[in-house]
Amino acid sequence: MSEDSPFPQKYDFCTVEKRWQEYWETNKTFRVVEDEAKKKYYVLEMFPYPSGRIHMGHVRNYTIGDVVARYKRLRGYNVLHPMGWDAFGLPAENAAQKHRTHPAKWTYENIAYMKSQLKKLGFSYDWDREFATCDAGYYHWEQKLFLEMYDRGLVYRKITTVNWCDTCQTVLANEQVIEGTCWRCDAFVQPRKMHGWFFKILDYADELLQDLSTLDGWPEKVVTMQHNWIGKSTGLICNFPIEGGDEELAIFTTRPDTIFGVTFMSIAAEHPLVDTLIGGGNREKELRAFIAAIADEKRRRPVTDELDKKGMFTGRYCRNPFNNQRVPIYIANFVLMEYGTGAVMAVPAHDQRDFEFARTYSLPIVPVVIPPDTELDPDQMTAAATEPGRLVNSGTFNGMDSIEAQAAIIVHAEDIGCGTSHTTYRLRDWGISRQRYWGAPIPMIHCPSCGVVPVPLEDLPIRLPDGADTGAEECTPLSRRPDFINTTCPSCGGPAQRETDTMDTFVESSWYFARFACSDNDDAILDRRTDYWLPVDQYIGGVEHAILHLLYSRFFTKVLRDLGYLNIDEPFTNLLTQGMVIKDGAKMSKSKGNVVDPDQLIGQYGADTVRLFSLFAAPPERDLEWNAQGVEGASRFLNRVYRTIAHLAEHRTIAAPAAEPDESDRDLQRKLHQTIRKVSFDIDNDFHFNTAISAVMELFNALSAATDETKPQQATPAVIEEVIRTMLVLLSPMVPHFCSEMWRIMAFTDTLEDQSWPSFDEKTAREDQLTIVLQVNGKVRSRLQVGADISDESLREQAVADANMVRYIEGKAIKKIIVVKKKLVNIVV
RNA sequence: GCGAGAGUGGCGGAACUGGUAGACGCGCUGGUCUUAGGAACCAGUAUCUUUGAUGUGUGGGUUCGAGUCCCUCCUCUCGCACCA
Repeated sequence: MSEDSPFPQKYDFCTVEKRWQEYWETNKTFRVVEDEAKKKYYVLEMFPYPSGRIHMGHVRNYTIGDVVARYKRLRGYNVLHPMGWDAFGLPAENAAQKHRTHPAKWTYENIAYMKSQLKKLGFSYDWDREFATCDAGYYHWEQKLFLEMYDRGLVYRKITTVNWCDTCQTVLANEQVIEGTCWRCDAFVQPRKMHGWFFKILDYADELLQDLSTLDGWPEKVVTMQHNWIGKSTGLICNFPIEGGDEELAIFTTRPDTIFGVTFMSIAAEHPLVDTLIGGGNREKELRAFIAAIADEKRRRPVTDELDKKGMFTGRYCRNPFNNQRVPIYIANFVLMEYGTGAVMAVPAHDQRDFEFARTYSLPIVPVVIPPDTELDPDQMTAAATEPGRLVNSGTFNGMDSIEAQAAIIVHAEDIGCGTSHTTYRLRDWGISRQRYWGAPIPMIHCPSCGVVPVPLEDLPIRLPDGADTGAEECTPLSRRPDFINTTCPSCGGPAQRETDTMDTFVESSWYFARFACSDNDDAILDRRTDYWLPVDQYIGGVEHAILHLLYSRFFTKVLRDLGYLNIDEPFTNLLTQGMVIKDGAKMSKSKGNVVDPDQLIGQYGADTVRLFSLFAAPPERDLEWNAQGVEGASRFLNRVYRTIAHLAEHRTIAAPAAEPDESDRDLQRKLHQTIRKVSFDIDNDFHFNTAISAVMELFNALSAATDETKPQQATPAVIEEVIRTMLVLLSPMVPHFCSEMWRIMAFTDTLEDQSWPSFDEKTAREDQLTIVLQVNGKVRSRLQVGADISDESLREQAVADANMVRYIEGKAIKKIIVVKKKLVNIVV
C-alpha cells in the first residue's frame, strides 16, 4: 500500500462495523416472512436471562448460531433467526431490593443494554420478533395456555411436601434441587408442606420417552440423560397383609421373580403406616428417636457420601402372600418415600442394598435365583447375585427361567388377588408454583363458596401490580398486595381472592420458540404461521439445560399439539450443545477472576475478530480455551487479508481474462475449489468452523504467494478477483462486517447479500500431480511425484527402481508389493 | 459405584472409509525493514546419541501398514448416584 493510498494502513473495524450494522438495521436485512416458495430454516439459540451484560458464553453460543443462520441464507433458505429475553426470575427481585428499584425497571434496562451488545456483535436477528417473557403481551398467552391446560385436566393443585429454599424464600422443582441443595443459591433445601400447582407431565411420560428415539439430531448424551431422568420401570405392586390388623403393606418391585426370597421388609421413615405400626408398641419411644435421627441425618447429609445402611425392627410382621412366610418389618434409612410405594420387599440374596442390610442385622439370606454354573451358599456370599438364572425355593415356579418368571409371577399375583403389574417413573409431575413476585401470575381465583375458579379468558392478562412507587416493597410476594388479591368470584360474584403464586420461569422458556413464529399476534396464543416455521431446525445452547428446559419444552410441544396449536411432535430437530468458554483451565467466574469482558474485547479488536477467534479456537461442541494471543492472531489474519485486498483495489488493472491460464492460475483455482469443498463439508457435516477457517487461511496463503510481486510466477488478475470474491463469500457468515467492507472496497458490481454459496467443480479441484509414499516394510523410505493418471503397474515399477528404495530392498527377496491407489506403495521384503 | 466422553508438539487444535502424524493458528528462534518496534514481512520450529532411530496416556494383539480396529490398565472431564 502506498503512502497516499485511499485506504488506511490498518483495517478500521470501528467505522466499518458501525457502518454495516446501521446498514442491516435500516434495510431490515434479516427480517423474514413466510414464503411457501422457499424452504424454511429455523435456527435458534437459547435466549438469555437479562442479567445485565452478556458474557463470553453468550458470545460463543450466539456466534455459532449466527454463522449457521448466515450460511443457510447463502444456501437459499428462508431463515428465521429470532432473539428474545427470558426475563422473569429471582435475580431481578434481588437486584431490585438491593438497588431500591423495581424488577421491571431493572430488567428492561438490562435488556436495552444487552441488546446493544448483541447488535455490536453483528448478529443477524429479525429484531421485529423480539419479546421479553415479562411483557404482558407474552404472559397473557401463557396464562391462557394454563387455563386451556386446566380445562384438559393437565393442571391440578395439591398439598405436597415441597422443596423449600429458605434463602430464596421459594419452592423448587425436583429438577432444581441439586444434591440436596438449591440450584441457584446452594443452600440446603428443606421439606415443607404447601399448596402448589402442578402440570401433569407424567401423562406424557411414555411419549416423552418413546419419542427420544426419533431425536437423531440430538447428542446421544442428552438423549441418555433424559431417558434416565424419566426413569421408567415396570414391575409388580404386591400387598403383604400385616399381622394383627387389617392393613396391608404395598411394595413395588422390578424383580417379582425373587419374591420367594423375601426375608424382611424395609419401609421409609415417612411411610404413612409407620404410626399404625409402631403406635402404642412397647418400643415406640426408641423407634421415634430412630426416625428423628434418620430425618436429621438426611437433612445434613454430606452431598456425596453414601450413607451406611441403618434400620430398626418395628416389632411387627407381615405375610408373604406367595409362600405365607412371616416377614419382619424394618424401618430403613435408605428407602425413599418419593419412589414406588415407600416400602420395599427385601431380597438380600439378589439385591445389594438388602444384602448389606441383612449382613448388618444378621437377617436370613435365601437364594431363589441361581445364575448358570453358580452355586449360592448364603454363608459364603460376599455380594448379592443380581444376574438372571433359574428359580429355586420358589414353590411351583422352581426351575423356571427368572426372566420368564417375572411375567409369570405377576400373572399369579393378579390371579390370587394380591398384586398387579405396575409402571412407575422417576419423573414427577412438574410443580410450577413459586411464592415470588417477578413471575407470571397464575390465573386462578379462590372463592370461599365456589372453591377454585379459573379467571375468565376476557379478564386476561392478569397483570402484575406494578405500583407507581419504586422501592423494595414491590419485591414482596403478591399475597401482601391487597390491590392485587381482592377480586370478585367469576362464578358467584361474591368477594374472592386471587391466587398469589407465580409460575416457574421454566414455563416461559417451554414455548417461546413457538411464539417467535408469530410474536406480533395480539389475539391468540399462536397461529398457523407455526406450521411453516416449526420445528426449530437447529437449536443451540449449553448442555446444562439437557434435562430441565429441553424436557419441559418437549412436554409443552406435545401439549400445544394436543390443544391444536402445533402440528409437530418434537420442537427441536437438531440440537447442538456447545462447550463452555474457559480460561486458565477453569470456567470463567468472578470468584476465579478469569472473566473476559466482551465489551472490552469488541472495543479493542472489533466484533469480527472476537467472532473469528471464538469459532477458530475449538470445534463448537468442545470447551473453548480463551487465549488473548489467539485473539491477536485472529485480528492479524483479518488485517493481512485487508492489506492484500486494499493493495489490489488500489493498483487494480483491468481484469482481462487470460487467454491461456498458466500454471500459477491453475494451482490457485485448484486450491480455491478444494477450499469450497472443504468449507462446505465442514459446515454441513458438524459445524466444524475451526477447520473451515483454517482451510480459508490456507487459501489466503496460496493467494498471497500467487500475488507476490517479488516472485516470477503470478496469477492473472481475473483469477485473483475470482478467488477474492469467493473467499469473501466463504468467510462472510463468520466475519460479516469485514466481508461486506472488503466487497465494497473491491467495488464488485453486485452485492454480497445477493450471493449464493459457491459450488465447487470436482474436476478443477482434482490434483494432477500426486505425491506417492514409498514404504519398505511399512516404513516411509521415499516419495514419488507422478501424474494423476498413473497406472498401478507403472507405480510398482517406479517404486522398485527408486534410488532410495533400492538401498533397502537390494539383495532381499520381495515378498509382496502393496499398491494403494494414488497414495502409496509398500514393498514387503 | 454406574453411565458417557476424552487423553496427539511448549499451547489451542488437524488427520475422510486403517495408508505421508502434527494441517491452521498461537508461542518460540533467527533474519529483513526501521530512531525504535510489543507493527509488517521472510525463514525455521516433535524428540534424540541425526547416512539413522524414536514418537499420538500404559501394556499387549490384529495387519504389509494402527492416532484410527480389538483386549488390559492408568488419568481426566461430565452426567446419575441408594429409583427397589
